[in-house]
Amino acid sequence: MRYPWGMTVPIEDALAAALRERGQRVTPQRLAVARVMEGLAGHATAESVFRDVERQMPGVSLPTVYATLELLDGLGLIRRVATERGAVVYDARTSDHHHLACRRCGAMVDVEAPVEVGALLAAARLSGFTPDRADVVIRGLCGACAAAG
Amino acid sequence: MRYPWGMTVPIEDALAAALRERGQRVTPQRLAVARVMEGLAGHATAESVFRDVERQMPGVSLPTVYATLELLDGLGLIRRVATERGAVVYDARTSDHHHLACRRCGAMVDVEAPVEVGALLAAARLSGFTPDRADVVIRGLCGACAAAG
DNA sequence: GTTTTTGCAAATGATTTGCATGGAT
DNA sequence: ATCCATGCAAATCATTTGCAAAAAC
Repeated sequence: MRYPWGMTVPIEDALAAALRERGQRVTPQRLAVARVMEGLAGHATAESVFRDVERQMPGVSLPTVYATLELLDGLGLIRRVATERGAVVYDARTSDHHHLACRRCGAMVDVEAPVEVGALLAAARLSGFTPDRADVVIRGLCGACAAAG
Repeated sequence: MRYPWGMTVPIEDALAAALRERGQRVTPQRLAVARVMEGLAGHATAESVFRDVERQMPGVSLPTVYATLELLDGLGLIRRVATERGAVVYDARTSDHHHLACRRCGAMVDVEAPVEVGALLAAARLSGFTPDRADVVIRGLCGACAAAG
């Protein structure tokens, strides 16, 4: 969560606040998942988040990690993104950015650049759709795969 | 495949030509999948394509349908698209269009509208990526779900 | 006739569920 | 004390694989 003057509130705090507000429990597992997501560079699969959380907290279960990731996504604190092949990754950044997906190795990388989707949003509204946000995925070959193949 | 004067070559023919060129077999199963994809309005899951093909050709197997859909996607004759949840659908249209994805019911609809991704493509190239195409997914609520909830 | 494809059945891999126990409020 | 969340094991779902039989070339 980004404040007007640029300060950042840890996801953990935002999560704890949201949970209390909804009458749900603030558990160490949930905080650990939030902490891991916050320290993330780029994207992670549920599995890799699980492994990271396990390191801080041996015994966590994979279902709990899945449930928490879904919770965080629902709260808008992280972003769930489906890759081209249908694999799912989680992304700690909620700011506006887009993705490059390699069609060969499946890697996914962030890009930051403006995209003009005004006409598309207008067309969406015209058809009765209420847009939330636009995600752009650029498909192609990443540098490594282009060099290799 | 669209010719300059607007005539359309059935996917089946394009598929047969491509197969012969590669020394692969032109089988009735493959043609049936191509025919079903051609007659498609919107998107279909592998399962639904399977059911449609089965109607014309009892006894086809699901693995064959999967293999053929992958083949067609590789040839650029159809498009494989991952929905937000990670489910995969196939799209007969290869022309430039984008998608509206409902966050509530998961429905996916086509939209046709221009999108300016020049800056994004430039940023991608700058980072060593070789872009193929840009897919835009607008997330939000479809008309039906907005009315219901 | 040779090689590719098929259909079957079983394997895989990611995600979800049911349920009794443990933990947060 | 109450109810929610956890961990476990098992279920589920879509997709993939191995292999012998059948079909295209």
